[in-house]
Amino acid sequence: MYLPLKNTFEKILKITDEDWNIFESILETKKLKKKEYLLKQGQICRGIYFLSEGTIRSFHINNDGKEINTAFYFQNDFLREIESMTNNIPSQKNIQAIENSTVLYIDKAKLVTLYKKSEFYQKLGRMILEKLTISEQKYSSFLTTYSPKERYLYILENRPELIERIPLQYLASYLGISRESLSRIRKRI
Amino acid sequence: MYLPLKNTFEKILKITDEDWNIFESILETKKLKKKEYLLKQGQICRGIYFLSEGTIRSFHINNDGKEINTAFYFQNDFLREIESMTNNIPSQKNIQAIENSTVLYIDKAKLVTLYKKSEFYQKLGRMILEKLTISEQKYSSFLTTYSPKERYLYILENRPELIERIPLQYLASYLGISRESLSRIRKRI
DNA sequence: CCTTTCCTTTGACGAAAGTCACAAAATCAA
DNA sequence: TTGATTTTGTGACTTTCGTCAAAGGAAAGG
Repeated sequence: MYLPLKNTFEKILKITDEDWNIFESILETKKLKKKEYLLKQGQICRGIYFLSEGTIRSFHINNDGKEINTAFYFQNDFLREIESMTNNIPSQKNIQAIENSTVLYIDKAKLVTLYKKSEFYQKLGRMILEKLTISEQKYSSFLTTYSPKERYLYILENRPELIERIPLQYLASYLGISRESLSRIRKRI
Repeated sequence: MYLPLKNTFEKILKITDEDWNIFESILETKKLKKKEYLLKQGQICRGIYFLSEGTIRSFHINNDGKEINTAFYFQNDFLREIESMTNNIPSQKNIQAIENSTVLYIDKAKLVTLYKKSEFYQKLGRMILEKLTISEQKYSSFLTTYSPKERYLYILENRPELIERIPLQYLASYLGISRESLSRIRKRI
């Protein structure tokens, strides 16, 4: 069971059957309907999540009341709601299903136990965080390095699934521009 | 010796004398003159660095040949050159001293030994990465959430040391705008 | 099938950004 | 101190962006 998650782990770090069995035994499943929230602003994130199926977005509201989308998740992605869980503080972000989705999750308390049980998880956790840090750095560099038009072209070239599967009104704020500007950029090219 | 680094560790995770002594014994020191490079684009980052004294910046060159600054480091900061070191690939970034600086560093090979020697380092590494991921997320949200003017005001309010100690031409690209625009924003307010 | 809702596009307009060229100010080094 | 270099500010101009309002299209639900 949960083979996609096991495969995702294997790509990062070889896992023994024993370690996997411990892990699997504490995994829980949650199903989300389209537009349903996994987490709302102000709530404390209770664990780490793996998107088993579907599409999910993460967003917050700016001073003008507009939604700013910060991440889109697809099948086999780890959700990156680190701050709320790690520091046990209310989340600034909303996590919402764009399509009907299924997530696997590990409760925070159980994760702590896991970290104590085997060095494997400590190491895996570190390695996953290395990947997250790298991808977050790439995203911020992307925002400062390219112009709005170049950002769109970059996504078109490198992450076409965003354009195919994410509503453009969501994608716009992820690119750091308005909905209307994105529409005009698309028209120009 | 190296007390600031020990204090920085202590703030994250309690460290035993034994663990600290092991760590201290493999620490190395490097002094940089103003404008000297710690790492140049194309080189592979050989370890993790802690800025003991001075000011350092990280930047890369965009398609137009312009410098894009991605990070500024002050006393007691960890340098975030994760990708090159972790994946053993040439760095996209240049790391350069803005002022005469002193860095402490741990060679990558020795770090691996350290990870094996004590669970402490594995855990510390993970916790440092958690902090890095969170701060990178905040930076990219900052870029997409605020307008150029708001970004400048935010920095003025929350990170005044950047404005006091970093040349504005460097700060501009960090804020995702041109040097001239930053100058005009400053004039307007 | 039709209606409603949601998403995307467009027009008009003003504000702000980028660019190039150059001037002024500050800093550095001889 | 003084000349050279670096950094910051301005002017003129073009391009693009954001905003508000409204119109088309597409998708969803009864």
